[in-house]
Amino acid sequence: MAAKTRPKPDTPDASDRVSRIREGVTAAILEHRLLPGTKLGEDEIGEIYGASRTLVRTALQQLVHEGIVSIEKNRGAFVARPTPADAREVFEARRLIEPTIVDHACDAVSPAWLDRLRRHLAEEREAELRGDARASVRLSGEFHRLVAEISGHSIYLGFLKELIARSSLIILLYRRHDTPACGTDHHAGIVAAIRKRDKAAAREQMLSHLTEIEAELFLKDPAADEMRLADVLGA
Amino acid sequence: MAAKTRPKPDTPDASDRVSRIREGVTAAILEHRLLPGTKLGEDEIGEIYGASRTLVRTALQQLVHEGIVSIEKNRGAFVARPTPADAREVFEARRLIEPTIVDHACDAVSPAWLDRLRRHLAEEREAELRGDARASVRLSGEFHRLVAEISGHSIYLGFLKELIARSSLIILLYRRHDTPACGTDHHAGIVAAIRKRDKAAAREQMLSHLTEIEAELFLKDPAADEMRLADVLGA
DNA sequence: CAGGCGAAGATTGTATAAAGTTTCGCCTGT
DNA sequence: ACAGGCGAAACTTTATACAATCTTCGCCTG
Repeated sequence: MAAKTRPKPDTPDASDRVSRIREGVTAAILEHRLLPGTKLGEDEIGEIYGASRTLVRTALQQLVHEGIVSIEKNRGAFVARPTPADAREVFEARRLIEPTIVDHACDAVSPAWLDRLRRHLAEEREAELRGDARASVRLSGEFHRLVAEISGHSIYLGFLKELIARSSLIILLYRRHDTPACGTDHHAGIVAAIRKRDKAAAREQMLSHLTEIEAELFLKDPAADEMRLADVLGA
Repeated sequence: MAAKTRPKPDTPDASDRVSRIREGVTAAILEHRLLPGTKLGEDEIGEIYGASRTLVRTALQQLVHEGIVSIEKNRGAFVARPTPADAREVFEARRLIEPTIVDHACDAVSPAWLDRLRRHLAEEREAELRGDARASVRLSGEFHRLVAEISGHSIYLGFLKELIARSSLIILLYRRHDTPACGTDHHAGIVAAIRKRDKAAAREQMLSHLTEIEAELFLKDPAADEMRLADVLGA
């Protein structure tokens, strides 16, 4: 009691201004409102959030570390454009990590968490029903993040946050446009396995879920940015 | 040919000033010259590297993301003090990721890489022979990073860099002082397996190596910082 | 008329200064 | 003599100003 050295337990990352910027930009990228290659001017963002360039810069640098923004020296910040090689690495990492995460989630899950999962599935279904693609893609990523939170492993959670953010960009860039909706609802199956605490089933369903998502991608090297432009104009 | 938009491929991260600061501080922490809890004043570091606080701040924020520095609001930056729970998570993650990394390294290894590995082992042996604990601990971490570089997976490499840095702090904090040297040379065995491209053996040796390192730790919760203080003063 | 050179504009990188917060010494009152 | 509070110093945080760099667009030349 002598040392009340740290009156506030922590400022996790939600209340300060730089986090507001970071989360705002992240949400915009994850919802596919900001497309890969988009210029993220410091003044521009600063004016939107009423912050000086110092804070914007801090936020952008954090996003660089998360892999969804790239900074080119003396040219500025841009929404990242993952290559097909990046995409393969990201999904391989997810196939390695996420089965382990659901495994732990089966151990750590509580009634409160199960309720949270149930509500999340309802949100996802509702977004899909009303055809809100932006909400759908955001919620789809948040589901995986939620499972990682349940697992209670902060390291895995941190890694997965990064992987999910990159996945969102990858799906936007490389998804085959002929695939129906978002496939059947694998998330519900995963939740069912977690509820039953059936680790083997949970791992298996998570793995097949990820495999199926990756199978819907067309990972052919576009050689470079110019290549893409040629494609678009040629069509 | 029309658009020579990007003349320079990239500025990886080695030449600019902020990277010099980051790598300098990282090396100091990894070599156990900076102990957990040490205050990292901005002016102090800035003067050492002849840089202004702006650059120091950027470097420190990157180190926060790597998990070896923690910033407390309005109090400054400190060398991180991983908890036993952190330690368990870090090593669990390493046991999950590193076997996969060596697996890929067996595929991607080339004569040039093998030579690099051989030279590294020689360096490690030499440091151990002359009793240079600081070089030993640094090289030990660098070995794992080298294997990840060989694997060619940039995502795994990024994750592992973070895990290795944290591991260094963890070993410093929680290692049992009664353990002999650094154990027998597991690294040589791993290299031998890579050379033979024997994936199963490589995975197995890496896993047992990590398990053994963790087994040398004493991960008892000190409850909090105050608790540690009480222990120290009570002794 | 095509192509390249050059200056103006805009944007980022860096440093410095102002503002707010914490910490620690010191002083006062009991 | 000691507890409690006031105040100054040091530090971090944020904002602003300056310097360097790149992009763009006009103009000149071949």
